Amino acid sequence: MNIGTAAARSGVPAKTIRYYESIGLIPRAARTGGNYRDYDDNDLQTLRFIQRARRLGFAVKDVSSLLALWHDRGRASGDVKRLANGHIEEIDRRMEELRTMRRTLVHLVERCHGDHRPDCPILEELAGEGGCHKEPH
Amino acid sequence: MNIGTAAARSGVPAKTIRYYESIGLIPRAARTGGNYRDYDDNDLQTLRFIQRARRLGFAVKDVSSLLALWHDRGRASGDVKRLANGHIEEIDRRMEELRTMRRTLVHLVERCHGDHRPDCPILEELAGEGGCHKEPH
DNA sequence: CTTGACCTTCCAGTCTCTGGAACCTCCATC
DNA sequence: GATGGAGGTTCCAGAGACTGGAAGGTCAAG
Repeated sequence: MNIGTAAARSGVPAKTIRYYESIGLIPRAARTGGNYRDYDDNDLQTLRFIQRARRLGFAVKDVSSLLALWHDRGRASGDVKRLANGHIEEIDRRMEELRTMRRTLVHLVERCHGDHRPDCPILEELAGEGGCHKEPH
Repeated sequence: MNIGTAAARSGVPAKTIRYYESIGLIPRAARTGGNYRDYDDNDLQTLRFIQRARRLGFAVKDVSSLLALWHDRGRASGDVKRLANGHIEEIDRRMEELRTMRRTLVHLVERCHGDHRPDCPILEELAGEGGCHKEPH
């Protein structure tokens, strides 16, 4: 099948498939007489694997490792688990950052009356003018 | 003061200050005889403002809007609040994405014994082999 | 034979910096 | 006055993960 069909069936856009090939995440595809890329069910499986891993937020580099482990019949499941656990920790770090930002923002938004008047605690806090929140504890 | 001092006092790295100037987030700095950038306390305040807004996760484009509002004495605080609320919503979207990923990952990791043996539910799920989770509900 | 959908390659842009190379300037010391 | 080193200057490239567009080739249907 050509790249468009592979894209439709895997959920990975054609442009992204070419990109994955260019960075070596997937091997160079077979070609037809007219120089069109030609994919089979095996390639499709790989694309779907990649798609699922990316949706779980794995970086492309990690997807590459996962693919290698997937193709290694003698792999240790511990290696996969370590990768996944590392990724969970990364997610936790990002969520904690977002939570901190959100807390501060919500606090500021609550104190801002948000009407036509110009005085605004949000800008004041960003400017560090008031000094009222420089030492919160 | 020169860029290094401004960087130290604002918390924005010198390279980043130059970058902000290059994209027009801050105006072109004054120059000394030797072509060094020269900053005053006003510039410093702006850099600190930017730094705080960035730490709250505002995109540079939004920081630009916030700066404009900050400098506009007749602004409506409602405009600032709208920006902040939009940003909170964006944070909520990202957190929800992360939560979803995390849920799936934790579930998979729990089912993977993670030892030297090669069978691994994480890879099976990514490959879509088992089919046991294709229709979760 | 023409049309239109699809494919090809390559270059540029997104976003927010960050590193490095090559060179210039300032200040202190000898 | 020479020298050394810590700053500064510019510009180019790379990160990550694509995405858009231009210019042109291929294929199947009408």
